[in-house]
Amino acid sequence: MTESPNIARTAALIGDPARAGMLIALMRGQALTATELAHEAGVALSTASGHLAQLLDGGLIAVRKSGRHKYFALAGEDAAGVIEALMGFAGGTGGPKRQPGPRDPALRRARVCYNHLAGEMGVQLYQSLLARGFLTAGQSGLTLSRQGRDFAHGFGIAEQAISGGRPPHCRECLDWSMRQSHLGGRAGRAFLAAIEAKGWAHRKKGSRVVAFTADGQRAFAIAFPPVPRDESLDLGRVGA
Amino acid sequence: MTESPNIARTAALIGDPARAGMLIALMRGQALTATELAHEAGVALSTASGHLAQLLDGGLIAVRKSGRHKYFALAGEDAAGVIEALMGFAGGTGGPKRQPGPRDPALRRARVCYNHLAGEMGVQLYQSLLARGFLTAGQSGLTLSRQGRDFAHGFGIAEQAISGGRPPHCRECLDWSMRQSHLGGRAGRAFLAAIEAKGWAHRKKGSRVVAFTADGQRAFAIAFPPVPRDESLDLGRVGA
DNA sequence: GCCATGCTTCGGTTAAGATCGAACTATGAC
DNA sequence: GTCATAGTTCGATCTTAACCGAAGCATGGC
Repeated sequence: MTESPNIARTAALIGDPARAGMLIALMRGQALTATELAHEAGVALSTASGHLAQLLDGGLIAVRKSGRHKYFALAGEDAAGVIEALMGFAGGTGGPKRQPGPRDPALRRARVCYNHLAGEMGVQLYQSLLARGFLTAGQSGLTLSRQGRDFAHGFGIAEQAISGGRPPHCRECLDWSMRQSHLGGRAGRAFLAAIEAKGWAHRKKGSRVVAFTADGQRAFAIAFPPVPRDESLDLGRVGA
Repeated sequence: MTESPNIARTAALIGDPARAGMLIALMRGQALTATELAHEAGVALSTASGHLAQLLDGGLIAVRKSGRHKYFALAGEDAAGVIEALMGFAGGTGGPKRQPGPRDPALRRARVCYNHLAGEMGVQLYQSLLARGFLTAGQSGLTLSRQGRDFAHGFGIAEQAISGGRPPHCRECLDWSMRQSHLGGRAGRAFLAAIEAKGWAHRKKGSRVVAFTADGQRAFAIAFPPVPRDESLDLGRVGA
């Protein structure tokens, strides 16, 4: 009892099936209206309204008014991280029959995690940047190096897209299906946006799947070459 | 509704104040008996017993029988990761008056996260290993490099302590107070154990604080030198 | 064998909150 | 202005589950 954040309150908020459904729907990254979320969660509009007020109060989601519509979205990377962590746990362990990730192969491959790229390709992007020294772990967290910024510019990312706003521009996000990190934060968002802008891939409407074209997949593999498996000694092979 | 792990169930499990209290207590890393946990959560033994059965069923904790005692502990890194993520969110955002981390400075400095070192010193250890190439992000996740293993051996860590058991020996764990990664997994546990064996620090009983001696703190700074702040360009300074 | 201790199960009480429809408010379209 | 649509608030119902004490099983000490 000496130190206890409101973890129970936040968890209880996510613990209702209707609210959990809404949050999962919001993991697609796009803002949704109250009516859409009500439908997504399978409850009446009045019920949904109450839930949304609670989520808002708990700081898990944010709202933006536009005319007579209200668009709800996840509050930020932190909130998305909690959901992703829970999905990682529930997907890997708590599921009905231990399924280590999403059943849909396309979701495993590439999906949206709040606003950045996750799944196998998300992890590959992250590791590729890290291995080439474009991304480094400094004292103040994960940052883009000098070369990393040059690379980003060459990739078609504007300076302000990665430097504006509040500090944590690079974040790691533990991947639900891969159990490894991928790049989140402002930089993660910028890379996904650039990939879409190049026409390599597009988000499928109403789903978290990021669909790559054949050309896009090829170009991605060149821009973010996979890190060779045994560049470093893999301890996993030694033990088991 | 196309894809939804049991996130609501897991969250609801953590969402009860009594169960949350138990889980937080278990973040200290040591296994506790049902009676101790009942006291920790402030409920009757019968109530606690019910809660523990639920947590067990949900896969969040594991149990080990020893005589007429039953020792409960967190189920693993995944479970601990979920709790830490929730504490990070609730501590930073949902708290009564936005306090970015634990109020106790000692907890911010160095604490136990399930079984490894967290807090400022945990992050420093992680980044120091990463900066020197002892820890690398390979295709199969975070691994100790050749040099990293040599370093670990020189630090007094036996080979089997980092190579035995199941694969994920190195894990990142997003730090509650620092919002940065620290080293978890089997390797994280081994480093904390070695630090304790060297007498640099000891865990305070009944708390998550890891208390370093003056000598220990000095030795730690030499073994894991902090990464210079501007080794890489800090984007955080540019924006704000 | 006996008793003490650690934990579980059972029954009954109580409180919290999820749910809905209906009435109400606010905004935009016409 | 009027009407339609998006969202909120209200009141009533109902399910869920947290809680406790007492009784019931185990296990270990003697």
